[in-house]
Amino acid sequence: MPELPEVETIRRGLSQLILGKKIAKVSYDWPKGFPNAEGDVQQFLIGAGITEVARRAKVLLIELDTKYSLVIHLKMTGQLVFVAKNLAGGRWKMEHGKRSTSPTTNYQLATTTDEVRFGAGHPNDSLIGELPDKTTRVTFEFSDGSRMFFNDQRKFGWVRLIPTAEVPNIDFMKKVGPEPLSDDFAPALFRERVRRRANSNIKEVILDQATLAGIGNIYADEGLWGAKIHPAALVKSLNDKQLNTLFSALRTVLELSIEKGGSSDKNYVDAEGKRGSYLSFANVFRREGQECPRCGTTIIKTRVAGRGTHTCPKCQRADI
DNA sequence: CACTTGACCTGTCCGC
DNA sequence: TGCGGACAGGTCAAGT
Repeated sequence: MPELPEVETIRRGLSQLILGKKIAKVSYDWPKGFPNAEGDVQQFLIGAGITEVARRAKVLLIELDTKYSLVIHLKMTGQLVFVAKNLAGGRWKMEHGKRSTSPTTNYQLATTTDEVRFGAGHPNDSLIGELPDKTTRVTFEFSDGSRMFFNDQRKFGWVRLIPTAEVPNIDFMKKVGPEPLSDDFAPALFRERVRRRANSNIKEVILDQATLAGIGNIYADEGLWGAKIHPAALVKSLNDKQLNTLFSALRTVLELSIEKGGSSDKNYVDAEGKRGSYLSFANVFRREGQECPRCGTTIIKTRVAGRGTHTCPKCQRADI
């Protein structure tokens, strides 16, 4: 799913697209993922203005001028896609490589390039999409007619409307660790937090949002490869230098991925429906059978911490 | 406690 | 072409 770089990419996109807009209408029929009381929706969401789009870990925070916040977790397959304008017709249509100006266009994306398409695996895996689709769980309509769709194939995600002052008190926020890209997150603090779990393997520990925020399966594998550490290595077997290198490697891959607009494997698209290109730059993730860019050894895929795990068997020694 | 496993969902892919 | 099982970017809850 969206990990930190994907959520950050969406946050940046939405900041450009929905700031200052006013929510006019919300449609949903998804008690589990959008369990907000009808009364709260009417009172604090309908008519509310968007004042800020923030992020903490993999969670998006859309701040409202009613002192409420939309707290959104996309989990594995969630998407938050903004559609600028509702034109005539019933579909929006993209021509490969050029902006669609067809009068039959219905929903026109704010930016259109040949990358404007849903990812492979999305129900609308083609250059022609239609929103809402069968994965659309919540539709937000703004007062200017633009819309924002919360799509989620697997329904693991959720959207909650809660008082802004209470956001820090929800379970997720209470447990989540420091932001890896924050200036005051020093390597020493990273080492201290990781070492709390001396007997666990390192991949599991960095995937744990309580250790640090925002790392998921892609960037765990990429960071461990960068630091030449085997994912199954026990924390207690790693020295300070290795952990410092890992912290630095994680930061590097997160920053690179944000620059590339995140990783689109199957479902992820940004706020404008565009794929991210990080996976073209990935060193090991989803590259089993290919050569390690560092040493040429064939990359393998195994299971560590219950997750598909990609490693270079030579660079990341398994003698642990 | 800390660690592991299953559950939550829908869809795709792969082998028989 | 059908069917069963494994697997998918995340987190919890319930096991041991």
